[in-house]
Amino acid sequence: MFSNQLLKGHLQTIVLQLLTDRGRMYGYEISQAVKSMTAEKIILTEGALYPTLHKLRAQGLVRTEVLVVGKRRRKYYELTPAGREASVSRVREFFEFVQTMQLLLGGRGKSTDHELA
Amino acid sequence: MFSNQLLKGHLQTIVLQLLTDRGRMYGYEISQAVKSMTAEKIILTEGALYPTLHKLRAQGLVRTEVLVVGKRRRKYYELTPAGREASVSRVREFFEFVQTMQLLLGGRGKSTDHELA
DNA sequence: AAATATACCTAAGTAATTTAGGTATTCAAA
DNA sequence: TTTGAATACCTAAATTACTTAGGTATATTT
Repeated sequence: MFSNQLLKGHLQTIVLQLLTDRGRMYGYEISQAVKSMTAEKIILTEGALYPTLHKLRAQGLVRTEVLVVGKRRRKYYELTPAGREASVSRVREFFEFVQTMQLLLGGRGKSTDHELA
Repeated sequence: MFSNQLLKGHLQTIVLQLLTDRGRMYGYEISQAVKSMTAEKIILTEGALYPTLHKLRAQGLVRTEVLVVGKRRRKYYELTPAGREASVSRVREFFEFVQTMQLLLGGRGKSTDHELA
């Protein structure tokens, strides 16, 4: 549904926050979690998700561990200390961005209330 | 500040809403309005703004009129009926997107309250 | 047995930017 | 008075983050 242009630039933020919440996840698990948490309104395509995970790793924000369950190979991702910091700042930045957008779009309402109350 | 990746896909939405509010504006005026309304947190670069305006026109969402003030040429943009509809749906879509993101990012708070209360 | 789900991956194409130019007029400052 | 900044428009190449469209392989369901 929103898997189009709206998501641009927010994919890393989503992954970082999910890993903050759940500790350790593998790629497929992340895609399923996002799908179910958003009632399928956000779908992370594999072509977007895997390159994003690889990039987070290249940036030193996550580290990986491959586990073999049965004969299936799962690549688990976990935040590094730098990743934990990045997660906080990315999420904060998202909400700041939304608040700023509300100045333009006339967001009547109490704002997103992030880090404010 | 946010002029980077966060803005992706939201530029048309911003322009449409501004024209909804103010009726008729020219390009430079739009860029200045966005800058001052957001305390310079959102800067629309000219390389992004002008192609966006041309695209909105190609899509039939705005129409243009060139006025000459002194010897300066200003190209005014105004919403078409289709543009007025698009403006409403784009803004609504933005806030729906934000609400969906809050499901993932743990947006504590009362949501953006858009079209809800 | 075949289809679906799980689980990973890459590469070509696309779209919306940024960056970096270009032209021309008006106004303020040195 | 001329230089710089602001006003006002524009385009093109490069960048970036996606989508689309493949590929491999195992496990489960029909």
